[in-house]
Amino acid sequence: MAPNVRYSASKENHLKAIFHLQQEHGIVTTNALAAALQTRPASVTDMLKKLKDQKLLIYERYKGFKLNNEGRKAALQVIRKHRLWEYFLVKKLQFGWDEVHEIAEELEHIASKKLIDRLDAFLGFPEADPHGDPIPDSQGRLQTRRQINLAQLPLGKVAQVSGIASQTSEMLELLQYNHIRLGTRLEIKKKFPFDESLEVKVRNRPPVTLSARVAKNVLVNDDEPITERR
Amino acid sequence: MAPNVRYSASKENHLKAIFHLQQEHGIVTTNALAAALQTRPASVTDMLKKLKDQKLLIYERYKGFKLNNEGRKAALQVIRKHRLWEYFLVKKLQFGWDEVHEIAEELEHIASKKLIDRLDAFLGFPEADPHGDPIPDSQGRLQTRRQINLAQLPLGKVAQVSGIASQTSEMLELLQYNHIRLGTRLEIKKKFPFDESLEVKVRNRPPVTLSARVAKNVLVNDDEPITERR
DNA sequence: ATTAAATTTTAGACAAATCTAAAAATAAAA
DNA sequence: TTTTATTTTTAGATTTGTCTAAAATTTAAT
Ligand SMILES: [Mn+2]
Ligand SMILES: [Mn+2]
Ligand SMILES: [Mn+2]
Ligand SMILES: [Mn+2]
Repeated sequence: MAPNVRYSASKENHLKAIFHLQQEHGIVTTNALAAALQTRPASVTDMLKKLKDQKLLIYERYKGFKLNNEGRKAALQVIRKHRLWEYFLVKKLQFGWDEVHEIAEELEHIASKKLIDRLDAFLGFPEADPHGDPIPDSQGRLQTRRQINLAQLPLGKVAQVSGIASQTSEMLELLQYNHIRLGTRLEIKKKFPFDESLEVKVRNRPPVTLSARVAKNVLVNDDEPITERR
Repeated sequence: MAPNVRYSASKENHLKAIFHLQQEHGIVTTNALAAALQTRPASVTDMLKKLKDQKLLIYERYKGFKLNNEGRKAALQVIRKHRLWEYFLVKKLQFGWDEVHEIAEELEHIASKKLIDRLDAFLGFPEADPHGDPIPDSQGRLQTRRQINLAQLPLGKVAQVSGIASQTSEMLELLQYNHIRLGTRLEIKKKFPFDESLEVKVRNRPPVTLSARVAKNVLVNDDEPITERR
């Protein structure tokens, strides 16, 4: 069995952020990564060299970069840990889904593979974290699912929230305030072309208005509603 | 509310080790601490200066050192975290009591106080970790020890020998023969009502049978051991 | 009381991760 | 195609934690 390969917390944070960024754009830039990690471009460059030396990254200077297979595998393990811990915090320790991210940001760096596999079993092998993001399995396989954002949802069609793209605590707080969470069924009542804002209706609630910015970050699946586990 | 005061993992490890060492001897020496932490005396001296500057330590060079009130408080929080995580690993994730230490050594450095208090509640406010060591409460209070004899010890509970009531040489020889001495951790595997004899297990040894007569003379403290292990 | 041994501290070095300021390369505008 | 702006990298520092080797101090032995 492969022993626990260890990367520093900082390296793991970089790998994870690169993974996420390259999901959106295929290639990642120094500035984008620096912004994502709240650090400086120069620091990113420093780290890129190290990751390249460790053969986790495809990188040529001035040309952008992306993870290679090793790097992707490592990133997925970190993501797995992060999401399992988030699930644990919400489902077992009664944290709100908007307050678990910071803590998981630390817990994700605990190395033991055995620990995380046991935790997975203890939690009943959940498929998604409290924000609706899928949890990679023990081999790092990630389930993909089709999701569209709220802005793309046609008027009058009921859909169920299946994920939140930008998980800043500010964003989560706003949704919380409007009673929108994972599994919430909602419907677009009106679209305002002026600023692309939406009036959204949640069952048993007065309608609320969401900005285009927010709408783009709320992911829904209109065909197969996710089974909300509790 | 006091925000989470953060100390580096290395500082926490030092504080904890100093706490344990000064339980045994009142004052701690550089070499002893270096040995406990598997590091070098020079490194210890470096850290002592920092801990002193942060007012966690009473220290004058060449004179030994010990924690002050702040330092003791910090150490107890780390010990609390360590032991609660160990309990979690054994009771919830089915780890063996002999394989949790390393992992807890990492988990103990996760900062969030809220996390640890929630974990505590989730676990049902356990009083002792899987090795029989008492778990400090949220305010850092450690339970005071109480001594009972082996015959009174509940089945399956790990305890540490803290005294021998009748110290005849015959008695001591018998205990010696069975590898039981001060500080030995043991657990009762079975009680035979017929003659009130006990089957006792010491780590890394085959089980041994003790008569009721012997058991009554072996004193253990199931909460606060003399020589605290992590 | 000297001398020898052990302990502890200092001096100086190194690795990891970060930063600022300046230089180099690339991209965009004129 | 020059010029200008933006992005990225380098050069050089800084902080934290660690180390080795040597010096200082304390303790133990003769
Ligand atoms: Mn993290
Ligand atoms: Mn999440
Ligand atoms: Mn530790
Ligand atoms: Mn323990």
